[in-house]
Amino acid sequence: MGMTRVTRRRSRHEEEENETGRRDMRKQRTRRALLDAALELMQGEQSFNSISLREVARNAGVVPTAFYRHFRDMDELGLTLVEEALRALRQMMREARSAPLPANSLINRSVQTYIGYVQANRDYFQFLAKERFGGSRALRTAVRQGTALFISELATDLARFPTANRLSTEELQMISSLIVNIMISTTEQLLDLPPDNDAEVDWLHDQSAQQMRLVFLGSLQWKPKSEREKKKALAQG
Amino acid sequence: MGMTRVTRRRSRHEEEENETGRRDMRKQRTRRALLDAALELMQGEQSFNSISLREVARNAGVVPTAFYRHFRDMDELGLTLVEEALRALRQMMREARSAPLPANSLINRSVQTYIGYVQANRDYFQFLAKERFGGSRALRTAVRQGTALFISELATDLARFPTANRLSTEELQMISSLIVNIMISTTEQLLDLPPDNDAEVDWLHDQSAQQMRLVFLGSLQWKPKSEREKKKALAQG
DNA sequence: ATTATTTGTGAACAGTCGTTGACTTTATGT
DNA sequence: ACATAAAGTCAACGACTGTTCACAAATAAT
Repeated sequence: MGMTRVTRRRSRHEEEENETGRRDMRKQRTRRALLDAALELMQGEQSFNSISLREVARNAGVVPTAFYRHFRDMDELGLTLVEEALRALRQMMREARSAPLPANSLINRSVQTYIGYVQANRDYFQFLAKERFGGSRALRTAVRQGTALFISELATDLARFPTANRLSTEELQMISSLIVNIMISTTEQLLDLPPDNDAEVDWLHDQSAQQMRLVFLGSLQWKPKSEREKKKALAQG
Repeated sequence: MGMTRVTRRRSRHEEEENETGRRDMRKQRTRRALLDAALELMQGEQSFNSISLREVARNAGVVPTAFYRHFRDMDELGLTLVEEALRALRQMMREARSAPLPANSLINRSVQTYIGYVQANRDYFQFLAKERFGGSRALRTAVRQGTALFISELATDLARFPTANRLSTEELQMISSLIVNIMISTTEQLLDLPPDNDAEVDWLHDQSAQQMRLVFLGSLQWKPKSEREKKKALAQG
């Protein structure tokens, strides 16, 4: 049966504490090297499906055939990268959520945090941005599912605001996807900037913060579907 | 000097009216075939810089070397495609603008028109969407300049509304880019749908129309920078 | 200590790629 | 009618690609 063998490590005695499987260590090391190599190659003009398996192996300091010890093919490596990137993003969200809400300048703080995070993980976001439309169907749907989940989480966060009580789930989703749109657009513009162009980065910050404020104002004025129907029923009755 | 030769067509007599240069005709025909071949190849999984010159030539029913009679390299062909796509889009805008404004259901009509247009020019938009981030620097900036111009035109259109008088040019640009964001996102979701999935297309229509309405509501409530400063000055004085 | 398993190497394959140069064919300019 | 220039064909090159197989080295299991 093709199952993974159950390795009963550290058998005889429970001594030899720090024996961290020198085999696995080495494996994880070159695996990471391959992933990083792919990310690095995509920082320039290349997109994921225009870089070659051999290129990745070469860039990782390994012979092409060694690649197959870690990934079935390039697509599998790509999926791994998507997974890593989205997991990191979700973690950032979780941390940001647990922070106390300054309520007033909440938007500014959030935008600030997010921009900083994107700049700190430029390569991952570069990859996500490119594969959001460029890549194979598998990668594309993986990215989309990730952002969809992102939108949903944002929606449940927004639902915690007292003002949001009037709004239905669908309306909250609609607003969340609008906000995520702003974030995506900001990200793309940010990635097209030299990383140290502070003036432009600040402008980008203001722009997206303003846009979010505008969305906020709009949702305060929004006439929920339920109310509209109530009104209509009233007019008819 | 490597200049293009000035061809003095139809020299001797001004007769021979319909002599539409059988040479040029043929040339334009295969040129178009090459462009269409590239577009068609990109309908699937491939992105522009993952399709080969030979593939394009083959798909156009022509030998690889014939390619060079029309384009210096693939990048030049790509730039031509961007140009064509943006020109078509701008023309649509011009037509939409000349139409009378129903004022009330303006947003619904506009979204409807745009979605129809995207579906009618699926291949061009597929290309634009992919190259917006995937492609070479040259293509990318070409696409971005196009959308920037698009935003500006939309801003001047919005400025014609009576409500827009309170807003500065920068604020109008900010709002316009927000709207264009919605359109871009809608486009991308639309392209990821089978072209005949009417139910999903309708949902997409509603979603983006709602988002635009929300932006509209928001901009009505927007406190322009000028007013905010006035208020502040008042408080201080 | 001796097996077995795993990680990485090396050579080789059949294809595809972009680009070259010398050619045929065909319409144009005089 | 004849020379010219243009559009497309053909063969060939050196380079790079993904994948294969057999093999070396290192580690784990017994």
